[in-house]
Amino acid sequence: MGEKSAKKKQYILDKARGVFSEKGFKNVTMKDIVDACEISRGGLYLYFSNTEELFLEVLSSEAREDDDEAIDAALSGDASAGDMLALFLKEQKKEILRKKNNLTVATYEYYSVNKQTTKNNPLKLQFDTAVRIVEKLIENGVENGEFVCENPVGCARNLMYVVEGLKITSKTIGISEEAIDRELMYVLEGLVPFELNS
Amino acid sequence: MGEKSAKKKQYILDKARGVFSEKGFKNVTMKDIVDACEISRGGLYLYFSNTEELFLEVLSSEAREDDDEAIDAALSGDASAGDMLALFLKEQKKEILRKKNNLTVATYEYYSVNKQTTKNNPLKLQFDTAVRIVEKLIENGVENGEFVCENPVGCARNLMYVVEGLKITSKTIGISEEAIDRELMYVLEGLVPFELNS
Amino acid sequence: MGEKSAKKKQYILDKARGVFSEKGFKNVTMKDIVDACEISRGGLYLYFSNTEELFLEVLSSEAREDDDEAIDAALSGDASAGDMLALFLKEQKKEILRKKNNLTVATYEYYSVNKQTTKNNPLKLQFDTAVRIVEKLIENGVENGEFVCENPVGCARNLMYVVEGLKITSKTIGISEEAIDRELMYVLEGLVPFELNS
Amino acid sequence: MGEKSAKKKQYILDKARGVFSEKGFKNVTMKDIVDACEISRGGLYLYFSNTEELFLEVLSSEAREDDDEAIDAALSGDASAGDMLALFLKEQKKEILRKKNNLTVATYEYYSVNKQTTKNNPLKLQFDTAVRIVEKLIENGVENGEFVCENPVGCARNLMYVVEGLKITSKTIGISEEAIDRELMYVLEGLVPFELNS
DNA sequence: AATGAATGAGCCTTCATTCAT
DNA sequence: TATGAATGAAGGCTCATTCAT
Repeated sequence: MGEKSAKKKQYILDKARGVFSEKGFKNVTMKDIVDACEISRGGLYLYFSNTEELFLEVLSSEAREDDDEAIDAALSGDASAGDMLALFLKEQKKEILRKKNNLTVATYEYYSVNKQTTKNNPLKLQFDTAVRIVEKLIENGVENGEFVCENPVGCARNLMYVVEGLKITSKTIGISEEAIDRELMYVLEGLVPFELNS
Repeated sequence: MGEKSAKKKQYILDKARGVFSEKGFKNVTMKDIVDACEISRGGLYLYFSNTEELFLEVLSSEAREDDDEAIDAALSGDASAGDMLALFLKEQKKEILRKKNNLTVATYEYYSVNKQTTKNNPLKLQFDTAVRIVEKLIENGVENGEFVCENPVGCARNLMYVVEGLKITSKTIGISEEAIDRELMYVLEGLVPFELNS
Repeated sequence: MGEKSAKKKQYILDKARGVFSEKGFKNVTMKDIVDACEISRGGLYLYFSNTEELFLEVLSSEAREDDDEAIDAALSGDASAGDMLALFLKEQKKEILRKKNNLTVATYEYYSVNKQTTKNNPLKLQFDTAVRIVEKLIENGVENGEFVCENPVGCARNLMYVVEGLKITSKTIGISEEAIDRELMYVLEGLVPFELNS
Repeated sequence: MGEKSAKKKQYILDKARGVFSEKGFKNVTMKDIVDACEISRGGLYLYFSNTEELFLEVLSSEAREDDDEAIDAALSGDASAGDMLALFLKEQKKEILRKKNNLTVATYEYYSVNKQTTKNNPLKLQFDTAVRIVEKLIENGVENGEFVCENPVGCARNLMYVVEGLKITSKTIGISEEAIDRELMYVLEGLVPFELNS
């Protein structure tokens, strides 16, 4: 498979992401993908054998992008810890609200049916990575006096479970931007020294 | 429909709950239900026209029970606010860990594809009910000095989003009982007056 | 599956035999069967899951009939050994020449691809049964002076291999009734005492 | 088509023979051939338009070799008739038992579905050639007193039908080398003068 | 009410064949 | 000549739904 077909494979992955975003995992058929890509049935099978294979490749390309972006945005800057945490949460908010190419539902659906060993579960990796980033930011903030926190890892976990809760709520009940802000703010305020808070 | 067929309908709903619990929503076929109920294909159609109708009835019977249980357990007692909140959280934990007849995944799957108007969304009703209960309990606790909390509704919401996060995590990544305890404890500790906490 | 569906199953087997007879094994699709039976695709799958299952059932019903007929025709009579052998060969000739519902080719094709353990191979059973019948007839003939033969089992085997050769020749090259008679006669003449032969 | 492409065509035919030998006729796809030859899909079509054309060319090249070999081996020697017949039968036995590049099954399969006019049927040509060879050998043997036979052509035909029977048996039921020897011996013994036989 | 055989739409998958390079 | 990506026809199979009994 040369450069050309690598391009086409990427093209299919991009289109497929849109389809999975709209329909979840199990609702998607190879025909849906074929229609979205405007290629022939047989053509699709040259690149992917079934929706699972396709979905997992969509996910892994997605994950790569996410991790990179998140880590870059959160850690490589020279801004203050508070600013960086705010930036991180802004990214999370964007993700929670994202309509297009949002794989949250499909991912939850897939992994709830196809449980992975804890070790290999990419959802776990993503979650743990995020927790570690937040924890680090809080610790930095505590060091330079921006934050007050006795249990940074507990707080980081609390924050990320809230984010998970907001994600699934966004996809099932629906949620407003303001409500997200309010929830994230609630957690942040717990970190800010008392006098500044009032 | 006489009393006899009402009984049979309930029988089907009970069996169907087990199936949706195991397989999610979209993965369930009418044949799965028929097999679980050990009735005929045609027989099932006398009571339900398709899996969606069946699922929604399963859900609404579920919701009724849940609400009743939760409210009874949380509010009708004469225990202290702290004990009642602990009881409420114990119920939530049981729900998060429940293997049998757990409709979490099927429900998320269904409502993420079939978005409801905010008003009629039973998930929203359930969530809001829970928040109100927790809020009430916190307020009671603050009044009698058990808790310290400046923003009871914010804290209640935070708690319930964490619970949502734990639910979905339990179903996709998997989670240990200890991890659930730790998260719920983290929130509770924020409510306990400082001196008692150390 | 009640009596009614047993009838339908038999109906399908009958039609399928015709199809396998015309097209061999691998050339037959479920659609061919469906068309021949004038039933729906789904309907066929209620009875048989694939062409192999269908073919094997056709074969085993076939075999039962054959064995019974052959054994009855060859051994239960009170005619002379010569007459009975002649009868047996007439049956073989009929089989070799049969156009309709002749599974020779399909069977050869199937078993050449799906080799069976020698023990379970129905072709072997059929062949061995035939050899034993012929051997018995020859021995009877020798006893009452109709035949002369020093090696009845060798002669019986020779005869049945010739029959096999004639069967496959009939299906691939084509063969006339006279040619079959000539071959079978050639073997029979070896059994008849010299003086009668001229 | 230059010399170079003639070579490649022969290369494809050789590889294809192996494939038809393993899989029969209908089971072989153009992809099987392409893979065996390690050439491109399009490349194959430059030489052969479909599996049938390819198979027929494989067959005709096969036939040519066979005939030549057989005739050379059987008639051009200066050995005794008995030795030459033994040699011929040894060749037949080798063919019956041959695993690699054995087209028996594919050939039977092809010609049983695609009946040829008797005149052009290469199977018939092969069979008739073999009969004539055996007949000639027997006649020679009778002349010089090695054999006793009143009906050489009948005996030759009987022998070749047995060989056909052994071939198909070998491919469907399976047969041991000893069983083949026994059958061929049975026929040969009928040719040997009585006193020598005992 | 209840049964379960039957239907046919629709998705899955393979493969012969074409065609731009 | 040679390549291999692309196509679409065709067959496999499942499942919601109907209907005669």
